[in-house]
Amino acid sequence: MESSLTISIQDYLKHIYELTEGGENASTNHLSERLNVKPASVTNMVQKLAAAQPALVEYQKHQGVTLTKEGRKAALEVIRHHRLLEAWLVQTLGYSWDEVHEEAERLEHVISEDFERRMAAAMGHPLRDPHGELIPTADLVMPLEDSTPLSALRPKQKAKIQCVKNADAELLRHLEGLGLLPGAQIVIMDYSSFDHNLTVKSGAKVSVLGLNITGKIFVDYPD
Amino acid sequence: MESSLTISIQDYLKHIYELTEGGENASTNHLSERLNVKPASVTNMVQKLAAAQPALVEYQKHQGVTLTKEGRKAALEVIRHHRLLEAWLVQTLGYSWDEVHEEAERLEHVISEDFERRMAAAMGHPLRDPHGELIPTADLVMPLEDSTPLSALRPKQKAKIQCVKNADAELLRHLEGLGLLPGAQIVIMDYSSFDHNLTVKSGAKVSVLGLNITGKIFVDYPD
DNA sequence: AATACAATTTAGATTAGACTAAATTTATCG
DNA sequence: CGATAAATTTAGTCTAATCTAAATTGTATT
Repeated sequence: MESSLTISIQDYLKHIYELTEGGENASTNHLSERLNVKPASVTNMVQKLAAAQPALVEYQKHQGVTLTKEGRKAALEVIRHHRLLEAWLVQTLGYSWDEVHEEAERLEHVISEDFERRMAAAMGHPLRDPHGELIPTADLVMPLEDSTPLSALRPKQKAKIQCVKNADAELLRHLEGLGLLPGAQIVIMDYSSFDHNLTVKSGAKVSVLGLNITGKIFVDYPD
Repeated sequence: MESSLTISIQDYLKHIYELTEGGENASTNHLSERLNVKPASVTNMVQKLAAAQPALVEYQKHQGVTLTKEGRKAALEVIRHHRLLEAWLVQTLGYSWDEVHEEAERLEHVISEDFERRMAAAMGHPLRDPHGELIPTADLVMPLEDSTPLSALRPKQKAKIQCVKNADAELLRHLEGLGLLPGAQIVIMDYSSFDHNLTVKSGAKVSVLGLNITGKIFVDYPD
């Protein structure tokens, strides 16, 4: 009987986009890992996809896949759905930031454009999702990111957390416990550790030493 | 490539339930119409389903399918999802009652139990959806309907619209234009036509003669 | 009770997306 | 620069859900 094993075209596009955007190339193996499908299956699908939808993707043997401009828009559509859903689930149903991803992952493929518009309007067209990630605009353009990786900061520098990327639920819960949410003011202590001040709570300082958050936290300069 | 052609088990259960509940028997042909799949395919699926999930459905050749107690619960789960979603889309995103069905139809299969609970709580555990249909309870029991078919009313009788069943979007829009929404007070004029008073608007009277709404509008006695 | 019609099932074909194992191509490194 | 390892593709198999056409069963009618 069925059991949700099949990957949608949307998922292929989304993951191709994310890989490419993240600097990696959208190779058979990379996609295979992301999609939990064997490499041979990816090759097969990608060949069919490129044959059936040449306007969306380009494929050359041993070179991986790339998105056309239109393919990129199709991917951004899915990402817009995902991020708006995350924001909306948090705002209207009280989801916490470590719970929303999974739910949005399933919903993103089935909501209508009308649903998307209504959500966006209801929230006043938010720019970022609950993790601080930028939401592609209604005309499917990804806004420019102006935040800096945490690792670029030097001791004594102050900053404001803008975005937490690619963090699993466990890390998100941990960070939340430390008050390290988007918007939090932090100050770097030395090269291998840092400290933060919550803007809302008392001035307590908490060390976050030892967390593997390289490449995950992005900051902006403080207000 | 893909194009959403495959019917989920949930859809089978839901439609078996609805047919059985509606007095019809869940025969191959009836299911075939509802699911937009050929009768031969229904036979095939139903045989597999009964073999794979004997706890949910019973099947006998030429006799159609019936749900077990557990199967009925599984169907009510889907219906609960659907009706809560309809209520919620109307309340939080301003959908109108003729638009929600289609959206809920897709969402009902992908939301989590957690999502269901949060929606129900956020709305204060509503008893009915925007069409006035009863929402199965959290423990998957369908509440008893206490409304009466419109056709049971006699001239001069007053009533309150409780529920509009099985109406397509066009009819719903028409009814809404006439103020015939759940909650509206109506008064019967003669055996073949009726008239209504809106509770909220002015006392304008509108004839609804000629509408094929037999078996669709259910009423309660007025407040 | 016989026949005709409708509903249902069977049988066999098709399609899509996954898999494994083997073959091939590309990349790396001594 | 050639050998080995890694990545990718090919070839062929499997399963699930659909379809069509043909066979069967059940029902209604006279």
